[in-house]
Amino acid sequence: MTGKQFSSVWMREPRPARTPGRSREEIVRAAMELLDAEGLDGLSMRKLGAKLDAGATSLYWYVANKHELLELVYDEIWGEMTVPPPEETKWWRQTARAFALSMREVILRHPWSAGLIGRTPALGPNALEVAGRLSRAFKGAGFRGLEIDYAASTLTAFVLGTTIPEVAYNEAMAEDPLDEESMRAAVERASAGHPDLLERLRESKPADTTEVREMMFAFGLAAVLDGLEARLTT
Amino acid sequence: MTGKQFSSVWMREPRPARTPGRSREEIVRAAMELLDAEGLDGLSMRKLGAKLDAGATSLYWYVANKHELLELVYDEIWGEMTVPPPEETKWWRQTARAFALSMREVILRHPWSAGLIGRTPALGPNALEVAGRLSRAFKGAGFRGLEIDYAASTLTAFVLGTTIPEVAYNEAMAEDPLDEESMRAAVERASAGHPDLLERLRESKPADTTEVREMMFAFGLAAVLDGLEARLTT
DNA sequence: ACCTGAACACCGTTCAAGT
DNA sequence: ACCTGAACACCGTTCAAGT
Repeated sequence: MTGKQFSSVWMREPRPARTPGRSREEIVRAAMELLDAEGLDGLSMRKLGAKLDAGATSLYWYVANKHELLELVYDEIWGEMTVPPPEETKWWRQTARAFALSMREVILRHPWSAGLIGRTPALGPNALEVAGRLSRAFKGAGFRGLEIDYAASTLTAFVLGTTIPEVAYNEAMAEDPLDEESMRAAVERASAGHPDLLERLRESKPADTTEVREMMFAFGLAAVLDGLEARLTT
Repeated sequence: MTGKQFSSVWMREPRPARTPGRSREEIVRAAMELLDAEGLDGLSMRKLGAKLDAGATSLYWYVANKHELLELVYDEIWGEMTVPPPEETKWWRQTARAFALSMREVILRHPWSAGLIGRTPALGPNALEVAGRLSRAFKGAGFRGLEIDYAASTLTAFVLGTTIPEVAYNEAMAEDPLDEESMRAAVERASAGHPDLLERLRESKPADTTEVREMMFAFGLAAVLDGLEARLTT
């Protein structure tokens, strides 16, 4: 809408790391700590400055703006995901599965990443490394041309689309297990006119939400992999 | 982390709509206009107040806080999605497909919804209506018990996970087609060390990104539906 | 080369006060 | 019952000035 130019940290030459003062790595590390502790809304340039014993605006020497900082921490997330190299796995499904589990695990471990992933262009070195490995895995599986990308995107889309709501649910619960009961009651009340929904609500006891989510992930993942495999033989 | 209580508009009795002054509907409508025009960041209580010729803080009489307002507009999004009733379709795949296309279309039409969907508990009447219809569709397909939910969730996860990055890409481009070329160049430069990625980059010409995305969606959707169908026969 | 503080233009939200 | 304005505690970012 606004005629803003597209820009990204990855398109600018980084400032040569002379390292007398602060460094980008140090800043990114501190930012991740803040994010893990206080979430996406808890990260402000001022707080981050304070954490580094720096003036509120010193960071602007290392980073053009907050968005760039987020691009940097975002790439760290991709760095924590594992895509086993093809030699280590027997077939592509194993690689794909391992990646999917790892991606979900990383997002759940850094819930703030759910607000970044998919919303920030993934052009950092770690993100590209993952994309490259995934690409090779699906090529090895037998996909050709653009379908290599389609297959990889389908897999990550599933993980993303499953995990974001999981994080949202966790945050809504805000670590207050007492509340689960009250929310449940509210959902049940809201579902009053929907017998199909109520029926299922009653099947899962409050305690097993974690388990239910794991089953749902396994179910969906198997479906996605089956579906991709089907595309391979036709 | 903070011991916040879970709360939602849908759990509070709405204020009786006496309608001398403003009404919730009016506010929600204005909020959506603002959102469509200026995006998620463009919506502020002050701006919305101004748009309604009201003091900046008048809205707090109708809505507990901004989050509640967002829950309200969020449910409107679900209201725009269509799930054809089973009588109208020949089999469940047709229903599922129609819903998936509709969901994607709605999100692309209201890009700001990408920042809400999956991140806000979907407990509004429209969201529940969609969930109920989807539930019936997958039940009709032959799924049983919790698998009805798993199947529906897998489908929406795919749509969500595919569409969020699409929106992100659109926003990054910010309507400036000139930039597409420059971004492409940057991506290519960044991908220098990844021959597999470069190979594919060159296959798709700048102009066809829309088309490529549509193909990718069709590909992934077919895979997901095949995968779900496979779960049905075993 | 690096860091600072003041300043600007914003936020969401509370609350006493008005009609 | 509804609306207001002032006030509070925040934001991101710019920029002239310091060392």
